[in-house]
Amino acid sequence: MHMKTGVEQSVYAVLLLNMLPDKAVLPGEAISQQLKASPTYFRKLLRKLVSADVIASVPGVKGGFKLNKRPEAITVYDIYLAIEGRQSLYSSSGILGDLLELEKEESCCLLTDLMEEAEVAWKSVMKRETISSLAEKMNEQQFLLKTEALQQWVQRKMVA
Amino acid sequence: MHMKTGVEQSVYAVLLLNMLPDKAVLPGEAISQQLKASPTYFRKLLRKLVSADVIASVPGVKGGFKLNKRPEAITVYDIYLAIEGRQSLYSSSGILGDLLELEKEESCCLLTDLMEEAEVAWKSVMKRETISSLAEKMNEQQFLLKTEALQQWVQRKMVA
DNA sequence: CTAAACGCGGACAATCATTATCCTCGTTAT
DNA sequence: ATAACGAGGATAATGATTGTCCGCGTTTAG
Ligand code: SF4
Ligand code: SF4
Repeated sequence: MHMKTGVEQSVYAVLLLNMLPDKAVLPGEAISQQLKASPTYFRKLLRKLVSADVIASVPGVKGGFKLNKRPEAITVYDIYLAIEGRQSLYSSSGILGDLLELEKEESCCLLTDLMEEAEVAWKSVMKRETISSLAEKMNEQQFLLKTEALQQWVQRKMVA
Repeated sequence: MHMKTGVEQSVYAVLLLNMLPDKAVLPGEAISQQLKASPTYFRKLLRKLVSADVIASVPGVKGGFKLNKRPEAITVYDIYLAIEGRQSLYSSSGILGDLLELEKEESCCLLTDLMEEAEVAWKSVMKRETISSLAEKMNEQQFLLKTEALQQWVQRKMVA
């Protein structure tokens, strides 16, 4: 049981997009290069973020990706959800219903309820942190210098 | 990202063992039959539970498995931990350290801290429910009849 | 003491999810 | 028109999970 690495990559990709000035976009290949990810697979991740309305894409020459919401409105959970989808961590395989030979499945949930509650607790923590709060942390003392270098890289690679 | 089905199976296996009288044991094959799981693989799960000291095994003819703790002392989390192991849901692949070209990895954690907190929240819910609280729920009105049938099955299959 | 019933452990093989590549298409700036 | 980009699907490579097999040690029964 492990979270896809795509979630982490996506978070950092969105953080990069957050450094763009208004109206500018960053080509997908530049992003995957910077993240050292495989370009072809990374496009799939970006498209998932697009479907989830976290980011927007513009096609054509000088196309690329940009945020689709204010950074305060994008939580880590939004990104997780876009990449991992809605299926929950746990899902009953109906063993108990089997054990007890129940006809209808309703109201026989010893574990499902508990696991669902656990999952809600887990997700609620991920909902607390937003792209803008993460960006702030990147601007703290110890990272400031490197973060500025990153921003300059974004300036160079962006278009439009 | 999905939890192993072995966790669910193990929980129900432990619930079965909880129905045993003191000193009695249940052979592994009986358990896997009842759970409709593959016997050979299921033994692996049982052995994980043994290593985690959740259950105990006795070898030899008339051998089998039984609880190793009082049912109030076994949480769903204990079983989860036995099966899934200690590795966390999320683990950084060091992308940010890479992005920012940091030399040492310490104190550069934007996501790790958050994810760890989320995981703690998740696990703490699983720690609330114990085998004995689950067993109580099985004895509630709507399941009572079937649960008694299960107990009789346990009586028949147990040894020693 | 021998054999049979059981758990133990490791070396595989099969299955399934995730990651990665490729190729064709639609869109837009030049 | 063409070149640079994203969209989407088919399909491989990889890796984790699940499942099987076989030989071993231990204990009870005969
Ligand atoms: S108790 Fe809930 S989780 Fe377990 S089998 Fe029944 S419906 Fe599924
Ligand atoms: S910020 Fe934390 S999680 Fe991200 S790369 Fe650095 S150490 Fe790893």
